[in-house]
Amino acid sequence: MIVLLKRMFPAMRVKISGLDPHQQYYIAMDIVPVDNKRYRYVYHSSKWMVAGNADSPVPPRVYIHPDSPASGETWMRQVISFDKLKLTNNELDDQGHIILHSMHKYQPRVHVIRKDCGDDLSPVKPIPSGEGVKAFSFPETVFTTVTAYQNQQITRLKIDRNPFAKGFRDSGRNRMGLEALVESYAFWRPSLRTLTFEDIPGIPKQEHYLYPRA
Amino acid sequence: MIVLLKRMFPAMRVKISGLDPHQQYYIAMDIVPVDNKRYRYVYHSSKWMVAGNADSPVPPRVYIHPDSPASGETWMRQVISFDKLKLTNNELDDQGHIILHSMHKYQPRVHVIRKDCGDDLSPVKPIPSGEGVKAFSFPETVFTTVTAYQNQQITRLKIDRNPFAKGFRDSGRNRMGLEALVESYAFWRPSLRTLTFEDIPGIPKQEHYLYPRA
DNA sequence: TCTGACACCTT
DNA sequence: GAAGGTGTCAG
Repeated sequence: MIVLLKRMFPAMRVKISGLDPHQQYYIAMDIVPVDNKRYRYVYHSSKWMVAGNADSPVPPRVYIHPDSPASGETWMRQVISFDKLKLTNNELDDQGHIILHSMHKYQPRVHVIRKDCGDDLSPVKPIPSGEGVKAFSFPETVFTTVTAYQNQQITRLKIDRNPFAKGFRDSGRNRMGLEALVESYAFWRPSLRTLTFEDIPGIPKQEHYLYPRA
Repeated sequence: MIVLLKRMFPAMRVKISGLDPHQQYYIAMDIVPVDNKRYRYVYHSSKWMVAGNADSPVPPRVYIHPDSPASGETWMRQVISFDKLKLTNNELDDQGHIILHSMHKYQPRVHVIRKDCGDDLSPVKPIPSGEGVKAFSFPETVFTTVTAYQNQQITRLKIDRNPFAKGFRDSGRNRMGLEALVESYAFWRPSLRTLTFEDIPGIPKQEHYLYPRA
């Protein structure tokens, strides 16, 4: 049986300073609920709205950065990327992957754990707390989980930026923001021409509603 | 009984020159198939793709501009708007509305018809051809028919521009193009901060796929 | 995919 | 105030 799991894209990437260069550390990530709510995406306003209370909590998991443990010097020299971290909504996952509910909001946290505090670190155990452990989180990295993208701009973003999605890219098409789209709408430029014009490349055709009789 | 039909929005608007000011003319529009294909919208690439052959043709209809007939002078003095033209997918329509298939591509055409050539013009009769009749079409006005919008940018465009959709407008939210969205994505700006930042207003949260085991 | 009741708005 | 043009959303 194939295990299908998604990485986060874009991955969280951090740079650390202030470590003791000669001390050994583990670096880990966990992902915690932002609130107690379930969300739905409201298409017409392009916004996430509360749709009820959160589903019951799932076993918390920890992603241990694969370079762990390493010296402070090593950690500080590199950009630390969490691109191998995988998400699943399978509550029965026994591979130590991070389990989340769909349609909930989450916050990733980065943990820096001095080696002596982290030697029994495990994907399925709580992260230790105490003097040798520090957690960092950035509100701008809050995200909402989905099983299908709700927002086409996000789809485009993933396609444009994720090397694994290269196959879905257009050559220069569909890269337009709203302003360019408005600009391109021929109907707004009243004119009468007897010449025929080429299609403007990359501009989605207008769509018009049809409506049957009531 | 209320008859529900959709207008095209934005409406086609044209300006005409070169008419005989003292001659009377009819102005009309029809909408013809661009090709023999049916389309589907491919979400991941934001593109329309051929999905098979066109449905069988529907009775062609003609929209006669309500100011018709009028003198060349009158027509040339105004912007001629086709905003009252209505579309339906009801093949049994007997109100003379323009009948189209959903998920097909169409091209509107403007016809300028000298009065003596157009006196038996009717929504349900073919447009006469001959020396006193001229047709104009603009490839940039090709459109695809839908019964529900496929592309969120088009929805936003209609909401932003159509006075009748004012009720769906947000005050300043959701007006971002792709560039601003990319700019806002914190994951691309590797950093480690111990401060917490406020949410950037108006920026949709990241979404991440979850994937269950197959 | 398509429909129809709906709230909200313009005309 | 009435008629009618919007996208919405649940089915």
